[in-house]
Amino acid sequence: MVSIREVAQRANVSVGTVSKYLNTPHRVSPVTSRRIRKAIKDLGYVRNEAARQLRAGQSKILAFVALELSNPFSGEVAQAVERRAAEAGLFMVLVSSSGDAVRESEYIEMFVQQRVRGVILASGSTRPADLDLLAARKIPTVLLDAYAPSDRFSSVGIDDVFGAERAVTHLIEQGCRSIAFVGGPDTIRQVAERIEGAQRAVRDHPGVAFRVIATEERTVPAGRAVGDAIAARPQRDRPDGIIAANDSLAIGIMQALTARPGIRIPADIAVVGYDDIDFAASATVPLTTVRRPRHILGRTAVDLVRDHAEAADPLPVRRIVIQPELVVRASSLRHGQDRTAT
Amino acid sequence: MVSIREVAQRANVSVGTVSKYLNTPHRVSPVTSRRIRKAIKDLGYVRNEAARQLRAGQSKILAFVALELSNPFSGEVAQAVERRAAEAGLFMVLVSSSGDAVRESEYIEMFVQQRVRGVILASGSTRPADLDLLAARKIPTVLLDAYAPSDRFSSVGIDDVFGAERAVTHLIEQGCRSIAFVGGPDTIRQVAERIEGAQRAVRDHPGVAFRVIATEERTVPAGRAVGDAIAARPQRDRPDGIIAANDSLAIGIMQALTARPGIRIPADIAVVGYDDIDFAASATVPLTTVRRPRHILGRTAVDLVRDHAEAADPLPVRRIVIQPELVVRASSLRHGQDRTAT
DNA sequence: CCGGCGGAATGTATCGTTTCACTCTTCCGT
DNA sequence: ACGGAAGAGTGAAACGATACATTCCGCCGG
Repeated sequence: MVSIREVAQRANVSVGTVSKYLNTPHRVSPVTSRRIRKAIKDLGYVRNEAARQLRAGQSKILAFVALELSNPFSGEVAQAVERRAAEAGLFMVLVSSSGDAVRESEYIEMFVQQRVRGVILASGSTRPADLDLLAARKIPTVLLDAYAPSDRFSSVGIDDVFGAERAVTHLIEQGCRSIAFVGGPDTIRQVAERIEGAQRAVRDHPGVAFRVIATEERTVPAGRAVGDAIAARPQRDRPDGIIAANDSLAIGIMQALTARPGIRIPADIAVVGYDDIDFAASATVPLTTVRRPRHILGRTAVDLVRDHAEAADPLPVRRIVIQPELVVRASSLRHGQDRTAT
Repeated sequence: MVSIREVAQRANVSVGTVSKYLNTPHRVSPVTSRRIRKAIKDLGYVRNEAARQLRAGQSKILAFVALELSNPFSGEVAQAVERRAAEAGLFMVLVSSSGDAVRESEYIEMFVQQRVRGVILASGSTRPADLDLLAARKIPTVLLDAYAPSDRFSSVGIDDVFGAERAVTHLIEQGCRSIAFVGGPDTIRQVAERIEGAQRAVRDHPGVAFRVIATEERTVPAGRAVGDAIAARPQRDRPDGIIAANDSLAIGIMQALTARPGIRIPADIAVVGYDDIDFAASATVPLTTVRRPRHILGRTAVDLVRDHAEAADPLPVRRIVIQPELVVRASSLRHGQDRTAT
């Protein structure tokens, strides 16, 4: 493996000069530069990042811990994070915990070992011990979208309690009297907050029943399973309004329900999703959903990390909350009024 | 920052012993182990991966270059890669090129600098210079799903020419006489192969017209735009069979088309997608599509990288090709026969 | 009582960069 | 002509962990 030493030798300069050329080229004379450039090319030299990092004490990696890659929403947030990170000369490293707290711990341990520049947590169920570790090592960390307010870490999130409350209020206004929330596990903050919002809306309207149908995953197939289970019940036992923890679930539920001849959406059961992924508008029945601005979320998180990383003294914790927007489509619209967007 | 030296000091042993404890604990006496463990805990010591790597010469990172994170298919392949990598004690680092070759070059340069254990390329448009670099440095590299056969790198892929040919043949059998392929850019191998397959099917059936409708992206909104454009044409100018480069596009197209009163799917226009993502079955009209086994793809790629990385001598290049499967659903089914799955 | 054995611990060179204090030129203004 | 500044290059000291040759020590068999 060819090192800077050999480059120096071949270019007839000292190691220090090659390093200077690599880092501050304008401080090296043109003649020497040319020689060094040639030597690098001839030898096929590539800088060893480990050594550089060892010296520098920190890396150029920005770690992003996502909940699930299969959900397009996560994917788009990740894409936004990556773009913004690249603009800042950082490299995003993406991992997904898939709800496995042990794996997530391992990843975080690894990030600490790598001395990453910052961490964005979007998994919603990080262990307290891991948070302690990040705080103790003073690694700039931002909670994205899925965390309870913290006085240790800055965060950017969506007011999901409000979003779910708004969505369920809408269902009730459409005439639903028996609401079901589908999703889980409620150890995931995103899920817990949405349940809470739904409950609030129900509490404000006496005479409306509410239940939670728990799932392990939040995918289309999981939604299908729930839909089938609901369809299998006697009619009086079915909810007439469903709010799902995300769009994937909602789409699966709708698919299973519409496959049954006796059930119409929204006439018999109205459905509301969460996220407004691209597929929501093109589902079996166009899906009413709570839109969350994914790009803003990602960009803001990166900016927060950078602010903390670049500050000389510890910055005060910042908390950014974005209000979501209800997008009404056919899956919940019984009377035809009140349309907000398509 | 606390280093191994301070741990040694506090535990009253030499640095060598601490290192031994860290790497081969069973070779350290229980008493000493206990002292070291305590010192590590008291000081909050975390191993510095950069230093370890500098010494070891290689990292535990497996790099995965994806095309686009917003597509659920990519997300699920990535998830499979991550799982398999974790089983092998490796950490997946995921980046997406978003079709930007310059960015991709930067990423690959970074991976080489990091001395990653291996690289999986799934972007479909890697520059030859980057491939040369990977080959020159002997970094175990596997081409995933989107590359022409190479005699330098092992690959695992799907026979997309066959898949597209099969899909278009199916459209023709359903009575389509004017086929359009929607997708692009054809610099992406995946796209180019599917166009080729479609053309083959058409060539075998005289009297069938074929055209390519190019797009920049392969997303739902891009599909909607194409759908609107097609709907805006006079009827005789519209294709009666569409094959899209992936499901996202197809779903967008269908959404735009079904919004027009004069167009029915599949009666007026039959549509076939590619990938069989979860959303395909729950689209406006359930989508006929070419299923690609995403988990096998991801797992196999990791295994190939490992084989190459662990081999003492350079391993011969291996090429694994998986046949895709046509899944027929309502979006293309005009006569009711020939259903394969739901 | 001694030689030898083996497990445990030690000390140090090494990996490839960057940084920084330093030397050596050159050139400018007075 | 001289002092001084600026520019270019040097060389060695880190950074933190690991590998390896070496030392230490207790014990056993002869």
